[in-house]
Amino acid sequence: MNHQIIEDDNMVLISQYYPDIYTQLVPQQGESKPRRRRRKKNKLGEGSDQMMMMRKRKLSEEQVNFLEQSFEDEHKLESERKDKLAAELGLDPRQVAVWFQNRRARWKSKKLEEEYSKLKSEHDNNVVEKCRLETEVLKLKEQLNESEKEIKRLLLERCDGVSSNYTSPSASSFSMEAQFLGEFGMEALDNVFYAQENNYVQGLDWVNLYI
Amino acid sequence: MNHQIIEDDNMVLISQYYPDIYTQLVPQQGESKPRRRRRKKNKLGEGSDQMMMMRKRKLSEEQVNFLEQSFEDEHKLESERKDKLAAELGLDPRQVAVWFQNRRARWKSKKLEEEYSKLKSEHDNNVVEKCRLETEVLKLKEQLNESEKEIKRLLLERCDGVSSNYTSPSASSFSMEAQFLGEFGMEALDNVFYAQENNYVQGLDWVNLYI
DNA sequence: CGCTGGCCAGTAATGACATCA
DNA sequence: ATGATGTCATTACTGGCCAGC
Repeated sequence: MNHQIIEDDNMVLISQYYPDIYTQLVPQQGESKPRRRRRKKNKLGEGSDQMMMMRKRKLSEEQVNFLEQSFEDEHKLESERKDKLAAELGLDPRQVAVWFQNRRARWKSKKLEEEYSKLKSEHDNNVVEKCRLETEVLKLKEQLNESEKEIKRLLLERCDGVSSNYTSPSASSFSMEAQFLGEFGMEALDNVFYAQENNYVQGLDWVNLYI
Repeated sequence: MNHQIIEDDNMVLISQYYPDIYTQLVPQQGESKPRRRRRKKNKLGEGSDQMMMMRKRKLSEEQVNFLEQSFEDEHKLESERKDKLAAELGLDPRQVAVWFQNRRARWKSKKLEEEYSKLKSEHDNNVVEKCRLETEVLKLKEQLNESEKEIKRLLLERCDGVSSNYTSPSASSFSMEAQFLGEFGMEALDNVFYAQENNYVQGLDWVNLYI
């Protein structure tokens, strides 16, 4: 209202005095199957458009739909397609080009946003999963500890005859590792805690070592 | 070198007839903690807006630096600050406002990008970690299996031979571990014993060797 | 109530630079 | 070496929403 002396929708842009008229006079279109880009020389014929300097801001919905559809087909815009579109929509080819550029930019940032939320949920799942695995590892280690203790006990029992002087390991529940070390040596521990080094140990020989 | 035909920097700004003298005479910094937004009433001087479009595009580096610095102080822009900046830089207050809006937008998307790559690396680490944990779990299960096998073997051996009637060694056990077992109950044990079912069978037969 | 002015998201357009034909 | 085009970053503007007077 106040600073909108500009009646926008019907407003004409005066910004183009320099309609690039200085451009080539040599049309000459090449048929050479150029993989990409290039060729586009002439620039005069479009006077028929509404004088480049008078462009509306905001394209009509129809125009946008059309462009959008065209964009889905192919994000890149070759000269021919551009000119065709421009003609069909009654736009300056430059506008079409600009539209595509902006559209690509928009597309990129939208993409990023999507990627982000995708990654985000994936990440969240992983965190949960990781947590689960961690507790599982803990649990397994604990169980393994128990088992080893048991084995040790049985072995002792066997060697000493019967369980005469059995000293409850309860006192040393936390120093198990130390006991282990004494009995099984370092590698056992390594196996337990750094299991990833050689997955699938095929623990057969492992067993035999300790009997 | 070649495409610098545009002298751009010498383009005149017509926007500054009105040095915004109309600015507030009642600065009145509110103590009232107005959550947001200020008042701003008069609006007269700006009438000359229509030639807007002839503004120089691109602010000078100095102007940008100044604005940038101001932006770091505070992303929001109150009228007073806006007018002050505009005056100092010889810009239309509107331009300052626009600049800040655009700057905020840029900041946001940059932020998003940062967040993304942060999340990304975090995620990647997690994947590796998860993988490591998975193999560790496998390995632990295997080891546990071995241990249990060994225990069975020893128990059998003992029964067949000396056969002391020692029962359930785990009963005697220690505070921590007992609690642990109790907590997870039988299923924990099940997991251990039948671990192979779910993952990587690999070597079912050797089980039989020992029983 | 309505008007005003700020915020934001979306767009159009421009300028600068890189490339390729 | 020149021009058409692409990308990036920027400037500007529109329109919708909302808060405070």
